[in-house]
Order: sequence, then C-alpha cells, then structure tokens
Amino acid sequence: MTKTPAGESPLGYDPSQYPPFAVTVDVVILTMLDGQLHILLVRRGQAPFEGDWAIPGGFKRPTETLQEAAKRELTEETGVDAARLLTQFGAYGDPGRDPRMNVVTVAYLAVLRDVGAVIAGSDAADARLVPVTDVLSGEVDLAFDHERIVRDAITRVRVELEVSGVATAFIGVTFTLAELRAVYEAVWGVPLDGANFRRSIVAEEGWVIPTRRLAQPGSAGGKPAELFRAGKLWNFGGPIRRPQLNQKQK
Amino acid sequence: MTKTPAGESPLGYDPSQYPPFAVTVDVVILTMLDGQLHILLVRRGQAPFEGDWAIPGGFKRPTETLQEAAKRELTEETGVDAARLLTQFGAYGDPGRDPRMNVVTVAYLAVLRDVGAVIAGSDAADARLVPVTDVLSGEVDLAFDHERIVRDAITRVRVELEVSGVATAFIGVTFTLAELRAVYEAVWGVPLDGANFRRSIVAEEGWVIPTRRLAQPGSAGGKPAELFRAGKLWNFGGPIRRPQLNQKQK
DNA sequence: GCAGGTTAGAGTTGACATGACTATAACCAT
DNA sequence: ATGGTTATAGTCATGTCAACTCTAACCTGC
Repeated sequence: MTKTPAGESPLGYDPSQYPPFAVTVDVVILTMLDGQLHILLVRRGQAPFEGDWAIPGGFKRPTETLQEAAKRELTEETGVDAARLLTQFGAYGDPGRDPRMNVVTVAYLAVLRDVGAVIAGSDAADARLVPVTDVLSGEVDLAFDHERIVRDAITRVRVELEVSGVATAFIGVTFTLAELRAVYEAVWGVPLDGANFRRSIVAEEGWVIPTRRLAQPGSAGGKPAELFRAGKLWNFGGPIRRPQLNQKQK
Repeated sequence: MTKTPAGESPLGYDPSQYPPFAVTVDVVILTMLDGQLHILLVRRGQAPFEGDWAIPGGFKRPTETLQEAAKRELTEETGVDAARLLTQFGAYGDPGRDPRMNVVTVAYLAVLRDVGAVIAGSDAADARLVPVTDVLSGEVDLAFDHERIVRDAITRVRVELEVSGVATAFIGVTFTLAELRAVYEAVWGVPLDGANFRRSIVAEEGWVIPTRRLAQPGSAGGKPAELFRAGKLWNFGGPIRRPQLNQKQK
C-alpha cells in the first residue's frame, strides 16, 4: 500500500489529483418462493438505466463498515432487514461499469427464510421478488454489470449450500424434510431422492431435532410429515453432497 | 445503487461533498519454500506503520480494472510477476483501518511455483518471503489490518486447493508425486498417505502425464520417482479431497 | 560389494457413503 | 371403499477411501 508512482505520496496523498472514486455496496437477497429460488430486485426510478431492474445497493459512508452499509442500503431501498447473514462475495471495479463516474462496488449476499413485506424506497420505482431463472436466462435485463454480480452470487450460494449449513436459512424454524430437500433441489437445480436424503440427514444426530409434531398434509393428501428443528451441526458444514459435482470430463 | 439520502443525487453526485475515498488493492502471494508455505511481504519504508511488514499493494487507478491494479502494484513493489492466477478473495473497508484517510481495499491472492527474484520497490525498505506460520502465530506483526487479510487468504487457498486445481501452481512444470503431495500437506497441514495419494491421481487419466523420465533421488537415497507433467483435468477441480473436512463433532 | 536404511509405487482389505430401488404407512379425494 | 399421494423404512449393489503390507530401486557406511 506504499508504492508511489509519479506524484503519489502515501503520506500527502491528495485525492483531488484523481477523478473522484466512489465506493458502493450491492446486495443480493435470495429466498424460496413457491418452490423456486427468487431474488430481490428494485426497478430503477432514475437514470442511468432508468426503468431497468437492479439489485439494491448504494454509496458507502466513511463512518460505517462495508457490512453496515449493505444492511442500511438494503433496508432503505426495499424495507427488508437482513442484518445477520450478509456475507461478502466479491468486488467489482471495471472502468466504465458505471457511466457516471469511477465506482467500485462490494457485493453482499444474504439468504432469507421470509423476506416479509417488500417496500420500494424513495427513488425505486418498484421492488419485488423475481425468479432467478428469469435473470439467468436473460429474460430480465439488469442495470450496470448486475447480471454478472448475480451470476457470481448464485455460484457462491451453490457452493455454500454444500460446505456451509446455509440450507436451513431458507426455511422456517420448524420444517419437514421435504421442505429442506426442496431447498437443495431449487438451488442446485437437481432432483434428489427423498429416501436417500432422509437417510443422510437422520443417520447422524445433530442435524435435525424431531419436534414430535406433524405437518399438515397438502391438498393432495399423503402421509403427514414429521416436523424438525435445525440442529447444531449445520454450523460446521452441510450434510448433503452435491451430486455430479466431480464429474470429470474424459 | 440509487438510494439517495439527503443531498446525494445519483445523477449529480458530487464527490467533494464527502471525505475522499481511496480504493487500493493488496496482494497475497503464496509459494512453497523448503517444504513450507511462504508469503511475500514488504517492509514499509514510510509512515504509517514504518518498518512494519505488510503485504504489497497500492492505489487503484481509474483507468484500470481491479485485477490490473493488483498485477501492477505487485510488480512495482516486489518485482514479482503473477499476471495470471490472481484471484480476488475479499474487500476491506472498516473505518479507521488506514489512519490517513478512508480506504477500501480489495484483496487478491496468487499462488506461484517460483517467485523468482524479489526486488524491493522504491519505497519499500525490504521485500522477502516469510513462512506463513510466523504470521499466523503472531510472531511477525503486520501493518494495517493485513493480518486479518492474510488469515482470510490462507483459509481461501485451503478451500481452493480442494475445489480448484491450484495445487500444480505451487510446483514446477515437471514434478514427482511426492512434491505434489507435499503441497497438499503444507497447505492443509495434514499428513497424506503416499500410496493412496498416488492412486487417487493415477487412477484417472488426465491429472498427470508421465514424462518417462526419473527424478534424482535425494541424499537419503530411495527409489527414483517418476516425473510428471500436469494434465488438463486440473482446470476443473482437484483430485484430492481434504481429510476430516467433514469431521462432525458429536 | 554387502547390509541396512530410505523412498517410490503396487496391491489388498475393510469400513463407510451413496444411488437405485422396493415396500409399507398414513393421509387426501371421490 | 378405492385409488392417488406423500412420508418413511429397508435392501442391495457399487464406489470411495484410509490403513496397511509388500516389493523395487536407490542411497550410505563399512
């Protein structure tokens, strides 16, 4: 942090020598809705990219940490609170990524079980949950380089699902194993065998704790499922391995 | 990226309203030396933290990407070239992390097989390779919040070793399986069975390519090992799973 | 040149994880 | 009651992997 090409002195660094830099934070919020993975987007009310969808975010203030900025901007723009669970996953600073000025943005990711009421902020024309498949397929265009950011976020959460116990963050305090399995299937986009899934989880104590209560069967009937709570082992990684992750092409 | 608390208009954003923001990049360079994992550090020649060790880095310029800035600063400060292989792993922006001004830094990581000549840049008092254990144990104090950054980097490379094929980046173009195994053992800090290691790698074609040449045995003797080149499969993940990663505490 | 030590590499075995599948239980609708 | 649906239990074959043994090919010291 000390190298000083012509005229830059770290001690007497004069920012006015440079075009202004801005630091922003952007937040990717993921949640389950109708068995599908959804992302929280806002519709921009101002240029540039007015009318386009974007992920919520905004300028970092000098007195706050990056994490605090992410939490604040998310709440201001969408009314959503994800104080915990915000994890940083990337920084983006290509020249020209924002037509107005030099902007470096730090991207955060959070996974929520229930987003709650989504309320568009003052300068957002709209805010809502959109299926991630619509974004990944290009059906919904995003402002700036936000599509790339979202793709990176999805990649990240797919890995996190396996190596960290983030799966339970998607669902309620008590849940059936089918609900838990739906999380894996939606995020990874693969079907999982229900019986094998159950065995992997129940085989070892500490993943799920039986509540001795039963869930209501759906309208289609079926045997009522047992309700579980999440155990402590989720803090040390997940119990389910991603299928075909290691398919080596020969 | 549009929320505008009092007076901030995204269109007419005026950076002079704010205390200046600086964006820097910092680079963690890891390599193998004498069977131990080493990190490239520079000794600061100027305040603040004058005389302390730090990881190389410096200010991003508006016309370059973050990645380009990392490559440039590394070369300027240490004479080391790691154009490829630089991967971003975190951003740090806590208020006060730099006593001079508001600095948000984006941290990069690279793994090199041979660092080559290390040449301290103009304002670095020294530049050299230091065992990471000395940093992690606190024996070597680092400037700013660089110790935290280094810890995050080590955590990252331990994961990368398993999910990406970064292992071959540590060693030469041709290598013995014992050398390759030493990389895993040094980074993960665990012993691996030589026979099982060999089987995992040789079992499938594409990991290593025999060169039909033999390495010179060490002074202790022993059967001469076969020399291999890295195959293509390393681009799609590594062949060795980290032991006890899933040790679930009961 | 021989003995004992060292390293590379092959093979063997058993524990365990996992995928595919079958069977049964408990609910819904009609 | 009957058939459809979902949850849960169990079976079986396969694959992975760690621990271990064994042999080949080198070194050094005598």
